[in-house]
Amino acid sequence: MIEKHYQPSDIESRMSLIWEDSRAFSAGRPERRDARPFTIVIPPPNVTGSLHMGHALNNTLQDILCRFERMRGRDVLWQPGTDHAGIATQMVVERQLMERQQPSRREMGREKFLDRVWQWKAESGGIIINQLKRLGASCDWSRERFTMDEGLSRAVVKVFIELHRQGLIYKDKRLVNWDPNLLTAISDLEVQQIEVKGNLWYLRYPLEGKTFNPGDPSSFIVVATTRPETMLGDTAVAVHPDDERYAHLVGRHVVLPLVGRKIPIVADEYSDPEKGSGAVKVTPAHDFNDFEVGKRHNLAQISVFDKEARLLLTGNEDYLRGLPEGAAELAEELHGLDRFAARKWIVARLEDFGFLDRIEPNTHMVPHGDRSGVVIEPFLTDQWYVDAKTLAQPAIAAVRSGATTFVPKNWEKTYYEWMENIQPWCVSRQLWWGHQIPAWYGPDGKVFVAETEDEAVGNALGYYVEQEVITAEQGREMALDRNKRAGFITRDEDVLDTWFSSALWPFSTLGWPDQTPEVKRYYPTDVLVTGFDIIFFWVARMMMMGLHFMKEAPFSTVYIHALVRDEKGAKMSKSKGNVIDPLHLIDQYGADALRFTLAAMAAQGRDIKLAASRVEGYRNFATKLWNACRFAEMNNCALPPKFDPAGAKEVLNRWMAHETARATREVTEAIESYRFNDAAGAIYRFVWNIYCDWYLELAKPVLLGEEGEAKSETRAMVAFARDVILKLLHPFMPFLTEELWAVTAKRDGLLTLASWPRKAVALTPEQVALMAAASPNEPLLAPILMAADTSELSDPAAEAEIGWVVDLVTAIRSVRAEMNIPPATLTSLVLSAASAETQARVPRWSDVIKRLARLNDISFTDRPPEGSVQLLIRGEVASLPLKGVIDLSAEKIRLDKELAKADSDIKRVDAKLANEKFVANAPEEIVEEEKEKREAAVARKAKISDAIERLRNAAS
RNA sequence: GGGCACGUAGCUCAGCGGGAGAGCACUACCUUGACAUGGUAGGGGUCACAGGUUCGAUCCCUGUCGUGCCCACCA
Repeated sequence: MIEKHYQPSDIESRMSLIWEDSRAFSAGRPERRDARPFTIVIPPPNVTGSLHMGHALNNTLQDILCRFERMRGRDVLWQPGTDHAGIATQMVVERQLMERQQPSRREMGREKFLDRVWQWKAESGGIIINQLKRLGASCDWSRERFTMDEGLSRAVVKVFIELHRQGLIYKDKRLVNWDPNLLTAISDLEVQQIEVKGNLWYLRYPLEGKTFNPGDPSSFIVVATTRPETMLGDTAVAVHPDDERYAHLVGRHVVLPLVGRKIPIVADEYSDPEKGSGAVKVTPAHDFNDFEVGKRHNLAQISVFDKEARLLLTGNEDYLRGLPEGAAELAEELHGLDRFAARKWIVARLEDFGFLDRIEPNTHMVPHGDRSGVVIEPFLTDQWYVDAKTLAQPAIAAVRSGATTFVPKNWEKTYYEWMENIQPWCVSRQLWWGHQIPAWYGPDGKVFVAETEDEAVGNALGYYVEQEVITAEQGREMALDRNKRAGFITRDEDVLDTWFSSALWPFSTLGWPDQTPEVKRYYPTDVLVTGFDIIFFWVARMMMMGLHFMKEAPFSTVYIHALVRDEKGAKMSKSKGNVIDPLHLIDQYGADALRFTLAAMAAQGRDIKLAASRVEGYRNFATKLWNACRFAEMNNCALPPKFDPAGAKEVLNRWMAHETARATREVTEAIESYRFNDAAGAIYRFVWNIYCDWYLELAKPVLLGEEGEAKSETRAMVAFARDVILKLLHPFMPFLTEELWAVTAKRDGLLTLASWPRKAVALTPEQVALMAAASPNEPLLAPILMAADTSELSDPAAEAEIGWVVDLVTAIRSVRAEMNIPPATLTSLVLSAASAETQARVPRWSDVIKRLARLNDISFTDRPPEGSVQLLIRGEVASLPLKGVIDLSAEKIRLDKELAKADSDIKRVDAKLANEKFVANAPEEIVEEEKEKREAAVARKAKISDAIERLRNAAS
């Protein structure tokens, strides 16, 4: 028995348990051993995070695909898991420590801190998984993985070592994006350029050998800068080689104000004569461009900041080298000053001495850390880099060749743009939470990359014995005795970028580097579903790593969905605090309603601005289906064994079979082509507008009537269509449909494992033969198409008849409303000059028409009775004799309007047909269509004129 | 500076070369035997603007205005 009311929360918790107990979502179910696999890896959410709207959309779409393919018989693996999210998680725990006034990370030390993070992971790691389950995600939960679990960590180490051996990972000292707050390097992608209103400071750098005089421009050169404080680290001034203003100065030197350092004026094309003064200060240690200029001109790199972006001058030999007397005093004074304070101090002092030429307001982009929000400092450090340029080549080729395609396609351009201009990927992070880099350093700093410390020790001892740094005897002793070798080599303290392990996700989760059966069966995966915001972070890197290590692209399709934005259209993010909680909507309306809403709004290439009223509307849709199923149940509608919808005899049932086939085709094709909104729209219309509004209504008289063949066939069709609905809707509303599947009939198994309705493809035997000839290597193709050929369900006669009933009922209702006839007033219907077809139809439908159109009688005459409302239904006149009830003048107005409409239709078509160019150029079928339209309109006009004429006679 | 979207009913959004659609909101009526989380009927749009291509443009092209996003080291 179906409960009277639809209660989403009850159903959802119950169904979750049933699916879990039956292991319905397990990959590799024995009965599907021979089935084609279908694999999706979940974009692993942050292990300590919670479900936001983006997750809800992302996982709803994946789940639709997985449930769809599972019902189509594929062996589905939806691989779940979570990401350790290096910086994010470490920040969360550090914040907790601060809030609880506990010892800081550094005070605790690495080991204790990591214990603490693992503890936090244990506490909160299950939350998001449970939230995904609440959403209905049909992952194979028995296979859940975590990027830092043992197996995945082995994959990370293996990849690092391999890439290092191949020269594709290397250590380099160069400028990195340094976050002075988090005290770590970050990658280019983690830097956000933010527009900041600032200034352009024009500084006078005195020429060597001249006496500086602010009033004498020939005694100095003006440079413009947005960062005056970095002048302490200047090692040159650059001008453009072709800039005649400065040609005579190239090769000469300036004396750096305040500091006293003598630095050259060099010619370099980087300098743009149009910008600033045309001369630019060069600070190789604190600016990416200047770094390159410095390399070209062999300039010193003087780093003047420490890790926290405070001036590091005292004891800074690079800085102090070659400075005149007194410079050390300045260094003492400024040492430790924050970069922004330093800016103020230096500008003020430059002004005092006449070195400040002028200040111009200037708005420019300033790099900020996307996690910490502070200004990024280009900083000279040793870091590990991945040679992304090399790895990118096969990844580009895979998309070019079509081995991997993006949906929608326009994202491929974005992908190419980035991949073709890819920079070395800085993968080391000065954090503790993550995969520690498997590299050890010997006493002279030489690097030993190895899987384990023991292996690194072995390599190091071998090397140093060979180099005669230690004797063979010492080497043997140290190899045998842990204590003796303690501290001989030390491990790199840094960890890897979180995305390094994420990049391996499509194969590391399957057990790689072991050659597991899962790796063989489920790699490469079929589809990756993700948002465009992580194409660079994740998709591109999975492509690179997958192709490099597995020799095959990790997925054949990348479906890029929209972002769910907040009500203002802004991107939702934790830092902005504008996150809408999907769980709140689930509590309120149910997971099914939320899922359906997201699918219905997931049109390709458009962002989703979510309105709660929309969710409510689709909850109502669920209720509607619920009640329709109750109706079927009340009328004892059940599917008899071996029911053949194509063999239905009743017109109504033939029509329904036809509509069911059509809905099946629409939904199937829409999901196949990732048009989730179209699929949702098709099933919505089918359930509400076809099944509920018309089919069940039209079936009522039969269902309430006498037992007999018609009644049993109708009961069967009601049940058949309901079952198709439950199947088609299951990927979108899994809980509701599974519940209804269970309670509406005795079933052999779960809906989620039931078979998808076969797609109705109307093909002629010739077409089938052609297709079979075109793909001889797919022997199954032709039989499938033949079996699925439900063209016999297409039934124009039934469609015409039901269409007539619908039109008639709708027209009567409309005119009754217009004439303000109360529902309780029953009228009679008179059909005039009815065709044989109509006369045959009436007995079949009189009950229905009377019921739906509020009639008490239907009769036939030759001519419409006087004083009646006359309706034109498919070319015939249907009248409601309402003499005395209706207002004749109002009826006249109504008919005049219709006449005018018919007239204007004729005129429009005539204009077209009179246009020779139209007739000559438009496709034949369009012209033909227009002619038919004209004929229909002319006929309609004639009938309406007649009706008006009759009305006039009645009035007189 | 480069790139990608988007401006369609009051709101949120589909559609996209041959007479404008949905959900919600709105108006009127209806406790009819699945459903008031419902039913029936209805109002509401020069499809941002201006050119062009075309027999025909909401749809294709160009430009303008507006909005959003991504990328970029330009002082």
